[in-house]
Amino acid sequence: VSCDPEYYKWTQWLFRRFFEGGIAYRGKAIVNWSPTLQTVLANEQVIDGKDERTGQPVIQKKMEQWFFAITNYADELLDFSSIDWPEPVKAMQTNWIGRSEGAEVVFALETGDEIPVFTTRPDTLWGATFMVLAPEHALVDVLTTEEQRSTVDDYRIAAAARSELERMEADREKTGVFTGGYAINPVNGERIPVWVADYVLLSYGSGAIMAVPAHDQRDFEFARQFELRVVPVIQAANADPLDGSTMTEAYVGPGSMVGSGPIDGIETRDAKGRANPSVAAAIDWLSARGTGEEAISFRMRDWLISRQRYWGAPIPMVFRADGTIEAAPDLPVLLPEAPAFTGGPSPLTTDEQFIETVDSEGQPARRESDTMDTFMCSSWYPYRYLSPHFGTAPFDPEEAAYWLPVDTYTGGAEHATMHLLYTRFFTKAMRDLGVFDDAAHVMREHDRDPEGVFDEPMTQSRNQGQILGEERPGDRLVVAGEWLDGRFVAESVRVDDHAASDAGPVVGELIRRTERTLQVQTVDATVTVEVPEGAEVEVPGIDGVNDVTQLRHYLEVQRMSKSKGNTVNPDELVERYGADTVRLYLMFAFDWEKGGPWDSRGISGARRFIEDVWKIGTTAYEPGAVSDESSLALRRSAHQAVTKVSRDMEAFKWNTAIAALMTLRNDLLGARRNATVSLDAWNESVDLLLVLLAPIAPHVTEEIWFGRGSTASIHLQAWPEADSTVAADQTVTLVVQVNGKVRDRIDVSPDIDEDAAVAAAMAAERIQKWLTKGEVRKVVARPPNLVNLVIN
RNA sequence: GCCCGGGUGGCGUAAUCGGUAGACGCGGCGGUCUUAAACACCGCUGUCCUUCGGGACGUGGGGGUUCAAAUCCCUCCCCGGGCACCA
Repeated sequence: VSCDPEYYKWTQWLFRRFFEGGIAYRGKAIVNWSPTLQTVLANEQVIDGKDERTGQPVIQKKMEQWFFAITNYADELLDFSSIDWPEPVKAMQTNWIGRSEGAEVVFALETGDEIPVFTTRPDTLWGATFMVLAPEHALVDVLTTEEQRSTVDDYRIAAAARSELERMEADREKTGVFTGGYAINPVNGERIPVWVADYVLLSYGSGAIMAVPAHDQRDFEFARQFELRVVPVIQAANADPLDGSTMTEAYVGPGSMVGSGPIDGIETRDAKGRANPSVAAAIDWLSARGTGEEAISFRMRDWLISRQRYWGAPIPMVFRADGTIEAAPDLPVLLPEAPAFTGGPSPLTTDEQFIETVDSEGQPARRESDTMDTFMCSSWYPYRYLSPHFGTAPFDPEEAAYWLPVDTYTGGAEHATMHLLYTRFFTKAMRDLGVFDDAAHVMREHDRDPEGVFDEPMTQSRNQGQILGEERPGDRLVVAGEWLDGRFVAESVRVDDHAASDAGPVVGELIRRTERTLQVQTVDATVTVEVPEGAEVEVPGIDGVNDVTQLRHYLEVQRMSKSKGNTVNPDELVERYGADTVRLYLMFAFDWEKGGPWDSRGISGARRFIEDVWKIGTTAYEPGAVSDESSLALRRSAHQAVTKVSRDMEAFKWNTAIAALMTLRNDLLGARRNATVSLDAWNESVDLLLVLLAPIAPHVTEEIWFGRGSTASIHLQAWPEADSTVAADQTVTLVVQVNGKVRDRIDVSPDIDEDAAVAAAMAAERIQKWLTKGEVRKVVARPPNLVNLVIN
C-alpha cells in the first residue's frame, strides 16, 4: 500500500539517495501546468497537449521544480538486449527517448555572444541562410535591436499565451519575427539574419536552429512566408540543378554536395549520423577547425516529479533560512491527516504545522510542500514485495539476492512510456547509487555472479489486450406519426424484430437515443424521430406502461464504459457461471495479447467444458472389454496435452492451451462411451487433465482432486512431464500431392523411409488416375509427412 | 508524415522450420430423447460445381520466388496503437 507510511518512508528514502547521488535536483524550467488539476505534470503525462487523466488542456509555465536526471540514462535505456519485452513497447520507448545523431555547431553573434546549435545535418551548413530562436530563448533580448524591440516583445507575449494545443495544431502557418540581429555562419563567414519563431522549441537541443530552407520542409515554409533566401547544397543524381528561387518544396534525399566548399562532391545518403558520408565529412571538418563537434541529442527530458497535490509521498526536503536545501533528517515525513481542502492549491502549502520545521542544526526552516509523482511509488514496488515489513532498508538483501530480477511482468501497453520506462530508469539509478550492493554481496557469498542482475527490473514482459464492449443490434422499431419540419413526430413506437420495412411510415433499427429523440436507421435514411410525452411506446416482454428509456439502441464495438452502456459486470457473470468458468472463458475466447469484443454467447462452451470435467472426475469409470490399443490411444492424448499445455502456457497462449485440454476432454468422453480403456489408463489421463487445468480453473479442479482421494492440494502437485514414448504417434498421415495439390492421404508408420514413402505414394489409390495424365518428372519426399509428385 | 502491431469461415480464433488451411469453441442445420419445449446426447457445417466418384476456387488486392506460400520478397489498400514543427 504505497500511501502507507511504512511504504512511502522508503520512497522518501530513495528520493534522498537520489538527491545525495545527484539524480534528483531542483531546476527551473518551463513545465506543463494543468489549471484543472492545479499541479504540474511530467511530459509523459501530457497527451496531445492535454493531461492524461481528465483530458483538460495543459499550459506552459516557468517554475522551479524537482527533477530526476533520467536523461543521464538515455543511452542505456535504449539498450533492450538483455530483456525480452514486447516490440511495440520497445519501439515506443525508443521513439520517446528519441536519439538523434549530429553535430553541435557554434554560431557567433555580432553582439559577441555565441549560440550553439544542434543539427542532424551539419553537411548542409553551407545552405544555412538564417537562424531561428525559440521565443523563450535567453539571447533574444540581447539580440533584438531597438527598432525590432516592440515587435519581438509582442510576439513573445503572444507565443507565451498560446496553449500547447494551439502550438501543435497541424498545418498551422508559420509565424515569426525578425530580431534585427545577425549571426555569422561559421563555415563561410556569411552574415545571416536571426529570427524568432515558435516552431522552434526551447526544450529541444539548444532552443535555436540553423535554418536550411532548401533541405528542410519547415525551414522552407518559413523562408517562403518571410521571403528569405533559399540556397540548395544537395544535387540529386540525374536531375537538373535546384533553383532556390523556384523550388516549391524542400529537397530531402540522396545526392552529392554542391556549393559546400571543402565537402563539395561528397555523396549524401538517407543514412543517419556518421553513416552518411557527407555528415561524417562535415563533422570532421568542423572538429578540425574547432567550430563544431559530433553531438547526440535526445527528445526525452528529465522527469519532473514535483506535484502540487495532497496525495503522494511528501518530498522529504527542507529549505533552510540561509537559502540552501537539505534532506529532511528524519523519515518518514508524514502527510498531515486532515488538512483543510479548499479546492484550490494543495492544502499542504497552507498547513503551517506541516510546513514549519527545523533543519539539521535545529534552526527554523520550511518544508517542501510538494509531493512526489505517484509513478515514483510504482517504480520500485516489486522490490518492496520481497519483504514488505523490512525495517532497515527498502528490501531485504537476502530476498533480493534470491529473487531478482522479476522474471515475468504483465500489464497494459499504455504504460510503455510512463511506468515501464520509469521503473527501468529507477532500477538503473538504484544500482548506480549502491542500493543493491548488499544484495550483490549476498550473491557473492553464495558463489553467484551479481553482474547484470540489477540492470533491469523485469526480464520478460508481455502486454495483455483489452476486452471491448459487445456489439448489440438496436431494437427494430415501427413508428407511426407524422412529418413536421424534417422531423418525424411519433404517435406510437412499437418494437418488432420481424417487422417488414413497409410495416409503418418509419421502420428501422434504433441507432441512438437522446432523451426523447430517436435516430432510426431505415432502409434508405437515418430518420430523427421525436417522441412526445404521452406517445404510446410498446416493448414486448416488458409489462406495464412502456417508456422510451426501455428501448435498446445499437452498441458498436468499443472500450467498455459506463457512459456508453456497454459494460459487462464480472461479478454478475461469476454469480451466474462460477469463477472458474468466467476465468476460463476469458483465457479461451481471445488471443491474450490482443483482446477483442466480448461475446456473451460463447461462455456456454466454457461452462459445458467445466461441467464435463466435473462429470469425468467425479463419476466412477467402469471398463468393459479393455484393449491395449485404446488404452494407449487415450494415454497418448493425455501426454500430448501435457506437451502442448506446457508449451502454450510459457508463450502466454492460454487459448490454445485450453483448446488442447478440450481435445483431451473429448477423448475422455469418447473413452467412457466405449469403455475399452483400462482403469489405470483412465485414471492417469484424468489426473493429467486435472493437474494441467488447475492453474486455469483452480477451484473446481481442487474439489475434484480431493474427491478422488488425494490428501494434498492439487496446487502442490509437480507439473507433469510428458512421456515421449507414450506421446509418440503410432501412425502419421502421409500427404500425397500431385503438382503441389493434395490428392490423397494415407496412414503410414512414423519411421517410414523415403523409398517406402514414395512407393506408398505411387501406389495410393486416388493417385492412379493422375499418374496416367503424364510422366513423373520429379519427386519431393519429406517422409513421413509428405510426398509431392511433379507430373506433366 | 514516421514507427510498431494486425487483416484467415457466419463469429472468436488455430496452423512450432516454407509442407494436410480452418484445430478448439460459439452460432447454424439435421437427428435421438420428450406429450411439447428447454437441457442433454449424436452427426454435419469455407465457397461454388457435381453424374455423389469427385472437381474447381479459397488466408485484404496485385505481382514474384519455389516442386510446394496464410507463412518468404516487391507493391498497393484497409484497421488498431504510438509519435509528430524534435532541427
